[in-house]
Amino acid sequence: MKTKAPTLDNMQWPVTIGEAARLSTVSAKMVRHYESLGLLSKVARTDSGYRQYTQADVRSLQFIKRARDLGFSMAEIAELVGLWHNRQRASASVKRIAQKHVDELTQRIEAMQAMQRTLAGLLNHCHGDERPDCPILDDLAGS
Amino acid sequence: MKTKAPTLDNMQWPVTIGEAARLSTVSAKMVRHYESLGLLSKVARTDSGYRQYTQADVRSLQFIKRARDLGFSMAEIAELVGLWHNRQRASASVKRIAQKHVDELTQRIEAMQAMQRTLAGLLNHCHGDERPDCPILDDLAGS
DNA sequence: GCTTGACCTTACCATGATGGTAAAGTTCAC
DNA sequence: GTGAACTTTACCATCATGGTAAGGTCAAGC
Repeated sequence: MKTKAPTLDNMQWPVTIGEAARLSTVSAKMVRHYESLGLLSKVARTDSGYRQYTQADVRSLQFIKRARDLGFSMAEIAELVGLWHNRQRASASVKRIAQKHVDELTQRIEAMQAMQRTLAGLLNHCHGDERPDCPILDDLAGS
Repeated sequence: MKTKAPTLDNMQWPVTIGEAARLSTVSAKMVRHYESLGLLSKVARTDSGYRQYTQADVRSLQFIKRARDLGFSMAEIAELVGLWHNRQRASASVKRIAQKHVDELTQRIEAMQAMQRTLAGLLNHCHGDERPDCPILDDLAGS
């Protein structure tokens, strides 16, 4: 019978930064960074200076991780964390941030797709052999 | 009769960095930066130290600009410039770089589209009113 | 108790492409 | 010769992340 991987519920709290990092799949480096950005309500320390993380801290880290994975900037995440902790929030505030992010994603995607279309056309006309003639370079050079 | 905007062919060469910047739509700052990256064959100077740009230099800047607009990294552009100046190049070398870039674009686009799909679903379920209940925050918090 | 290895601490530097600023020198037209 | 517009170099900042170095701490085994 193998020892099971620890889960949030069967752990001994608080935990060290390494454990918090594992549980949240955020590097310890970034855990400290997020703290310096004020995203974690003040982290406890042992007498010797080691950070001590509670279950709530790890949940915050998971929240941040999920938001990063969805492409939110740290500034946006700071806002989202604030709203998350604010029971008087209006869901409209959250939605506004998310909608703005989606709009930005749309713009970036469209810009990249435009590059891709152009490049696809050029790739299509390039022989890609040992000869020097190359429509790709011709295009970059302004034909 | 208005004075026409100067074109590459009716200019007095060499030109200063400001003029080269205008002609290439690259900022003077970036012109110096590209020089420091070794992308411009060594730039001439006046006695007082002002950089002097030839028509060929401006064409190089336009090449770099176009490549940047297509999303190539500076490292890739350095390679492309090298191939551009190498009459013995194989078009396959150029094509390989461009194809790799297109593949990277594809990956980044797909990653962003995945974020977008997730966010679109969440936005769809969020009332976006004055109430605090919010599926977006619920998702970020791991439900 | 002492050693060893795994962990933690802070402080610094690097990335990539770009922008900004500041302090100083140059050029040119009036 | 004065002033405006330009140029020079040398810094610092962005954004999220990684790396390193030099040191302190902890726990297990001997």
